[in-house]
Amino acid sequence: MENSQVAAIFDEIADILEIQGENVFRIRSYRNAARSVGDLPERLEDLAAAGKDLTELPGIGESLAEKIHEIIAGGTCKTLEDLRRQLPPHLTDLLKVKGLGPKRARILYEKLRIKSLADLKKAAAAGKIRDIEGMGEKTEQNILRGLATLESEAGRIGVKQAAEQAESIGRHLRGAKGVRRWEVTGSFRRRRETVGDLDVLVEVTDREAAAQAILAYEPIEETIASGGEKVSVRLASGVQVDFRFIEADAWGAAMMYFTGSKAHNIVLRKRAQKEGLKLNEYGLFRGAKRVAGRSEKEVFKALGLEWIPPELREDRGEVEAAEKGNLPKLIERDDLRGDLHAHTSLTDGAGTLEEMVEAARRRGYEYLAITDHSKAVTVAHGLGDDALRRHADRIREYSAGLKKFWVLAGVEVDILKDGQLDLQEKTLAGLDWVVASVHSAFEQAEAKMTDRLIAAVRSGVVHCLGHPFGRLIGKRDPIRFDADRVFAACREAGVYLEINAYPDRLDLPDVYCKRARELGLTMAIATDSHRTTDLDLMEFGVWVARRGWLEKGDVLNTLSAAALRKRLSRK
DNA sequence: GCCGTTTTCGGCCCGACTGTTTTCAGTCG
Repeated sequence: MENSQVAAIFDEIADILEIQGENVFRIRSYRNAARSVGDLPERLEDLAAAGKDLTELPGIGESLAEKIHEIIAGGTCKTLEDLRRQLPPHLTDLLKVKGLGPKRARILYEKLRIKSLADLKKAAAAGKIRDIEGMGEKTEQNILRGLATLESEAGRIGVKQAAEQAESIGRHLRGAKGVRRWEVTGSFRRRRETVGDLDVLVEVTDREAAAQAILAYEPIEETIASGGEKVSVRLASGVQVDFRFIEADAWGAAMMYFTGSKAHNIVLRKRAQKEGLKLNEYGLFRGAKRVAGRSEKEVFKALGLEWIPPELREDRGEVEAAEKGNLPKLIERDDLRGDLHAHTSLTDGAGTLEEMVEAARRRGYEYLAITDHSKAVTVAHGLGDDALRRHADRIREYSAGLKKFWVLAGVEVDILKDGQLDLQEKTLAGLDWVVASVHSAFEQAEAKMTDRLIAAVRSGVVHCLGHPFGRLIGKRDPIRFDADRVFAACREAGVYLEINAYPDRLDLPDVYCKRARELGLTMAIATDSHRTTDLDLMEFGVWVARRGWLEKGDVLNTLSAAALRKRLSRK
């Protein structure tokens, strides 16, 4: 039983309670619990087995702790089963349609017997929804649009696409008439691994001109809303962008409000409330008087807090840390001195050894690890022992001829089903940098997978665990293992954990970075480059590391080449 | 259903926009 499954159960309970019009605070409790559980790096099942008191988790009280135990034991809980019997099984799907909430879902069920997305589509297409009191033709159209969006899965986009989109919008706004400054906020500013939409704050000198300039942005396909405060559009790519007009006096408060996260904002507002203040997107107020708002720093300070980097604003302890002055000094892109995972055209890369190294040097690095695949990855033309030894010799020879640059002769060796490595120990022992990764049998049971990873970690020849969870965001689920046990084994064996910067992977995920740091591990941020341009993906790995509270000292490849050489030779 | 320097009861974050209404409910972030 995964934490995400427990979270899904709590969310489903909340969905049903909402449709039933239950107490909003009870519903909120289930939502909070779902989030709390979903963010947890330790597995609930393990905590329960160890006899830990689950009510110590945020948002979990007696009742929910009991339900967690029930879910772990039986895969479900009575509350959910009872609720499910009271409504058609797929009615909660209706809530996924943008613009459709619990109240209308209930009305649609009661008046039109709509029980599923399919029913909804049929009714909307037949023009039946407009006849319901409180709804009209536009509501019907919105529902049809919402259904189309849902079907096209134009939901969340990856961090790379979001970054490109943000960049393009920035180019458009630069020098636009009526626009003084702008900033992309929302989950993109927090560097979340996927982004639902883009929130752009715009300070204007001329609102009318600014709105006109915005609407002239070429990729806009549809204008969703256009009021005095904001312009909402959908781009041809399916991405929704909200432009919000902000006054200079409220800029900082608006930045905080729209950057979120929602949970983080709630913590701040509660804190303000306790001080007799009110915090909203216009500022921090005592009565009608604005006491702060121009800059984020000013607002945080008025709340008795250090400025909190956006990446940390997830209600994961950052407000408490800011209060005590304990915030981490987060790692930055420029702290990195080299890349520790790259392939060449000898296996499945597109660049030669020389091209990859040259590209790394151009990026100001001091070293690059060449880590081609081992033979088990046949589709990548993985190397056997002899071929790898020859490759390593060639890399070393090439490296020796370079001034002020070190090419580490490495490998990305496969961790086979049973935890054995795909190459001989003596081959691996002779390399500078050994990344061990899982590329097969992703579906293994948790206990087996845990043993498999620990065996690799304890092999004595592995430096780093590559893309530890093996996930492909939106395509392949993470493998299941007991992270705390594997991390403990890594710590014991002096094995590093990779933060794979490839946008589809971003693996280690943020909450596990944070957990690994707490357990005293060191991470290596690496791009898994398959072509020279992939080296630029490093930025995305840094974003994950920052979301995981990592400092410069928590990341191996912030070391200089000389220091890295020394560190690795100590193994 | 959770939670506590207003602590075991009585609170629980805040505002904008849309579409449908003649003053507001529903939804979203």
